[in-house]
Amino acid sequence: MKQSFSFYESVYEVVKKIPYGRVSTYGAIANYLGLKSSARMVGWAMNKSHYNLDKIPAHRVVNRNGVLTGKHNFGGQNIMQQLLENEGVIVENDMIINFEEHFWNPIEELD
DNA sequence: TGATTGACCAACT
DNA sequence: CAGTTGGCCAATC
Repeated sequence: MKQSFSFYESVYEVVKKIPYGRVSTYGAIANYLGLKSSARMVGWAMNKSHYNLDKIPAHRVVNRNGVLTGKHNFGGQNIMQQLLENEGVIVENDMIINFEEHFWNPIEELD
């Protein structure tokens, strides 16, 4: 499958390591990979992840405000919110409550 | 093959 | 204070 690691392939690896009930951000992942300004590419990689949604918990990745920016990409409306709430993450108005408590920073956790 | 775009972020005007 | 721009990588048109 993966013979050479690219940026977005590394994104998948990190996203798959997000623990249950935790969430992370595009910027944090990009920063962890050493690309501080490549948060857009993380989102773009997630867009492609719909082919591997079974392995990639894309619903645990939100923007730095804790807002479910990509919820509409889950083929519906509040699918992403339902998935998060199912893991104990409270979501209101497309925004994660106590986002800092659920935030999982790969830089600090994996380092 | 050149140009455009994308689930973002931060700085600048 | 709000709108614009630069930045990064890969894919699509």
